[in-house]
Amino acid sequence: MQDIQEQTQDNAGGYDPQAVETAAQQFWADTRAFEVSETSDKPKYFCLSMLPYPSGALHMGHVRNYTIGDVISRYQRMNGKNVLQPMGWDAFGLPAENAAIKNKTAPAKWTYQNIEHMRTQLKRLGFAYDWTREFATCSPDYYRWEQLMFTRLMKKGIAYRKNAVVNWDPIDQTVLANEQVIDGRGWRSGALVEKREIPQWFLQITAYAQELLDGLDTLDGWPDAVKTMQRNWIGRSEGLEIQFSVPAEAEPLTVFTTRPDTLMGVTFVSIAGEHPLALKAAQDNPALAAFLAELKQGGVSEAELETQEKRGMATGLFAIHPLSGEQVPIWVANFVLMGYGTGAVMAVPGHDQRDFEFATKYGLPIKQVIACEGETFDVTTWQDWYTDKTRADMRTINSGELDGRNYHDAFEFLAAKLEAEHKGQRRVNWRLRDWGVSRQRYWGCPIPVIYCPGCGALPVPEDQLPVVLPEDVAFSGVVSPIKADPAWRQTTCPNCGGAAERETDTFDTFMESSWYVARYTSPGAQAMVDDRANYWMPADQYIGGIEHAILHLLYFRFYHKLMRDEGMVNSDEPVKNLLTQGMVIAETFYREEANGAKHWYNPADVDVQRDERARVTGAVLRADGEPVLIGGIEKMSKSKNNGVDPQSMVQKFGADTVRLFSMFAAPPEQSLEWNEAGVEGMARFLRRFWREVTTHAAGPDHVDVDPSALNAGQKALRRQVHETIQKVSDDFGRRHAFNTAIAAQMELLNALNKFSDDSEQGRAVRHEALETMVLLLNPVVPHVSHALWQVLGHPASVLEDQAWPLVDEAALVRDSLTLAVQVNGKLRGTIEVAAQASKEEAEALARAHPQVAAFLEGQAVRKVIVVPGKIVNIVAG
RNA sequence: GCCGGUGUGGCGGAAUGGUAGACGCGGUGGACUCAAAAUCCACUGGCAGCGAUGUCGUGUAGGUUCGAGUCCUAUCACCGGUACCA
Repeated sequence: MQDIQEQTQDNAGGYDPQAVETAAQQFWADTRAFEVSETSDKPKYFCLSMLPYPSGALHMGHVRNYTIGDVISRYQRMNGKNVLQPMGWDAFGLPAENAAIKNKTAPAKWTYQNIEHMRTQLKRLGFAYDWTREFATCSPDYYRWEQLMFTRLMKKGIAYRKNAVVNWDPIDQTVLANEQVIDGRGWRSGALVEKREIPQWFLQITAYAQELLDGLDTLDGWPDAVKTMQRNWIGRSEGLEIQFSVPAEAEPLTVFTTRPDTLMGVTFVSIAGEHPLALKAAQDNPALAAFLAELKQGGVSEAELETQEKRGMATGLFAIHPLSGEQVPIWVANFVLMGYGTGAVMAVPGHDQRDFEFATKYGLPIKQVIACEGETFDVTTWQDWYTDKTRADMRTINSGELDGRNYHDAFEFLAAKLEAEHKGQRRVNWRLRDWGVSRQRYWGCPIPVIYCPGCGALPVPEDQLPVVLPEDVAFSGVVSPIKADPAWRQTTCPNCGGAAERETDTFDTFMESSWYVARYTSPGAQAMVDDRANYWMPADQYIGGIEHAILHLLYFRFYHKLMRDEGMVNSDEPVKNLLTQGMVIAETFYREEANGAKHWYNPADVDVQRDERARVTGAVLRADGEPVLIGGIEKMSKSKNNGVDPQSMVQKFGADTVRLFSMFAAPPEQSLEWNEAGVEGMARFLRRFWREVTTHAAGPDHVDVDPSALNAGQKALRRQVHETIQKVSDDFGRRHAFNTAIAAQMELLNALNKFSDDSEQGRAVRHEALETMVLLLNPVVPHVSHALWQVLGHPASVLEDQAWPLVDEAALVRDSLTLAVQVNGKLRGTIEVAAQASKEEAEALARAHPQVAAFLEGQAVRKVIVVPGKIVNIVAG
């Protein structure tokens, strides 16, 4: 065993990742290489990765996220920037409470232990963080500023209190997160979940809806997919609010519609189960009361509400149509939500698919009020054109004085008419709802509010902040310790001095992750941020998972605007460029147990078997040699036991190899499949690279490259070196295509391997190539680069302070080019042409190509397309 | 349900309207070795052919173009989000 290991190391040419990495990390720590200040004369670059939730141990998703950030940071520093790359902990959250119940540990203790462990793991991966700026969001020094901000928002009216619906578990007597509702039941109790209204705090994000929407147009460095999702989420729609009077009711029933052109097609009105009219009607209608009670069953998530069967019941009430004066029935419908618009919609079954299905199911009338030429309306079958307002030939019909208009004219006509008659008004409606920030949980930032029986809800005065969450608590059940502790609740009213109670809800953890970026810029500030924020903000690059495309990234943008309006920052957006990384996935393996349950085996414990054509035929468990079943490739998770532990990979291969694989195996936006054989390939590459450099360095001294003295082979290698610089610079800096950047460097190493020229200029070209490779590879594999830079004769230094290599344009020049020749778009051969050859010369050479000539035999050439440097396409026939 | 994304060899992927499969993995054959590991060399999309080469081929069905993996229309499958998981 010992012998084999020694031999292996000899063959590796002395590359010992553990020793190399320990030495490099020690050097960086000793020289405080990544601590930055605001006094640099270089341009600043702020590279931000989404901070981790301290769940217990680093997972591959973290490794991937933070390697991308580290590559960008080190690359930018080599390009002369003053780079800030910070790290912290998103430390509040539900999993700590679950772990507390399971392990009988206080959430705080569990969280701090996890942070300690995960920090060690991050350091072992060699990320270039300024650790002096680290913080955990559960620290009172952090959340006190969030509490202060909230009290100011209360005074501004941006923070306000109203009732909202939550999932209620009637057995555990607790509020459930949507995640805790499985098939309509509480995950612990198994009880049928109910909807319940409770008072909660909100931030008025809708006041910023227009700005959040318009701001997207300024975010050129954000992916279109994210901007589109945010646009749709904000959901601006222009329409009319229309009043339907209801006999015997003082208040009219108000509906919002984007299709006033179909107003004459209204045959009923649908309202939400929680609508005041529905509640009133149910008072003397037991059947309706029972139906409303039924609607209260189930959870509140949109996916659940939108996929349930559409059901309704007549209220017995009628509304007066504002144009025709006819009575239309009012129905309760389970797809109308009190939280959206006014909780009531006018139903146009002829021109709205959901209303059409509802009307068909309950036998309500369907009326055609728009028509398109050549189309026939049929009340028994839905057709997509019924709802199409964009067709040029679309006109209103059966609508009295509205007849003969297109969508736009009908909209304008009705808006003017209803406004004049005080029956309606123009209105912009948003899909976006205000941000509910109250959580009925313990492990979060206490909401700094005091309730006084006489004075009402008051913000905690600034000099009494922070409201500290007690950490040394017993947490064994589902009830929050601060809700269970009357002493903690008890306080005095800041207004009248009488007895009062504290709010015991805590903030949504998205609150902490909405401003952490700003806190990194101002460590130690005795305020949320100080002047340093405007030096660093907005961040130049943000990297994190696509799953945060809407919620986190929208709150993050919103909170930045709140801080701006408090005079804390002077930018409008927190981040200029966004990179959304894909998931890390892996193969799953299992065996069926006697009772039908699946037992999942970790990929690290399984060997895959293949046939002679390399196709997978099966897999066996290494421990017993018996077969296991292959369960498909899935996101790494505990439940499928397919998570690969980064720490064990680092111990086995070294951090550089793990970093290299996670950057090489897939482009950053796509999902990445972990594959240990692939990791071994990366280790192989680094060993070959190490050997190439050390072997070269052991040879005689090199002279400088003399471009005029190079032979063809030397020129070709040098051209490839400079083409690689060009490609890697573009791939790192602009495209973020790290996988192809690494592939180009593998190609260069393959070329170097074949380049056996030991002449003076041959060695000079090789030396240039190897120095270039050390610099180009440094952002991805900084430890091995740190060591090899010294092997190449340089003093120990922070490699990031070396300038990024420049392309020598003269080295890129080619004498001849290869063109593809097509006949009718199909490849028939290639030709070599002089670099400056004319189109005519290229065409002549192409026609002379024997294979091409054979295909042209007996055919008339109709057209020839020559794309310089690329192809010649001869169209014949 | 709605919004967004993805689909290419045995596998991960490359190709920014111009030679489909770079690079890596896996596989086959060979060198070195007492042997194994490591390393090195050659080959490796399917079909036909000794071969030159031909032909098919980027989820499916159409379309635009001299030319489509790439653009357009429709459709299927999978993934992410869906406001209390983070």
